[in-house]
Amino acid sequence: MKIAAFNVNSIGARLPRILEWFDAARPDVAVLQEIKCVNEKFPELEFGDRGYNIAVNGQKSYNGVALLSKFPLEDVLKTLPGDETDDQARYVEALICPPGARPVRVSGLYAPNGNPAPGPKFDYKLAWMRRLNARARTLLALEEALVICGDFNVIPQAEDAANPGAWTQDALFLPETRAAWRELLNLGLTDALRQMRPHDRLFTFWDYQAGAWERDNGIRIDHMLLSPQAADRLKDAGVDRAERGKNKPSDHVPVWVELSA
DNA sequence: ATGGTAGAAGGTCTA
Repeated sequence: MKIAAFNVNSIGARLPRILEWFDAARPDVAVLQEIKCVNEKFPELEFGDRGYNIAVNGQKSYNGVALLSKFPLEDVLKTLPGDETDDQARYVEALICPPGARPVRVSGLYAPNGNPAPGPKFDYKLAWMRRLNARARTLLALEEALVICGDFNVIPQAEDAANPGAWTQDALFLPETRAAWRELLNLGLTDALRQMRPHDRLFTFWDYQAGAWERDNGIRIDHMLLSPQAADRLKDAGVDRAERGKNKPSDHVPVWVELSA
């Protein structure tokens, strides 16, 4: 089963590019971040025609996530528990049920950016990561194949940035952020990309500004985390880096894992 | 040198 995560930076502005990628990559499951549209504006027909079941948690202008699956969905959840007052659309989760094969639970997320730090946005980022940690604990206790994936807005290590020195004051790389990331991994999750490709440059984001792509001034902030039961089934993982060089690209590229059936 | 670009909304914010 191929599972992908892609921060598309507006599904409306990017639909032809995104469909082209779906037709080439053919993921069984994909979670999309920053769709930047309300549920009613999501292009359900285009994905329905390609055989996907859809769960959308949309929002006007900002944020917005969606989960697409060739297999039936159960247990759909569209809020990250732990804060009734949080109205930002950043989370979608479902149990993927392939007929005649083992199910996989997929959690798709768009974590807060957190800049500027310090400040209320950084506080929100750290609180959101604590809620994600609590959700991960709950899901890990189920002892299922589980994939928690998407745009975490975390640069885990210096080797995950072309120029780590430029990020030392940034919310994506501050010690508190990286500590929250480590606490998540130390629950027993596997960073599938780093595990599968320990020595590769695995950048997933290049800013639109200052020729970041042309200079390969990238960072790794989109991740695929696997429960032990999913890590046992890990066959391959990758980053579709070439998407960033195409016309009118997102500033992020897709990341994916392949799990054995 | 405190810029640069992109997107959605709509006369500004977020990333």
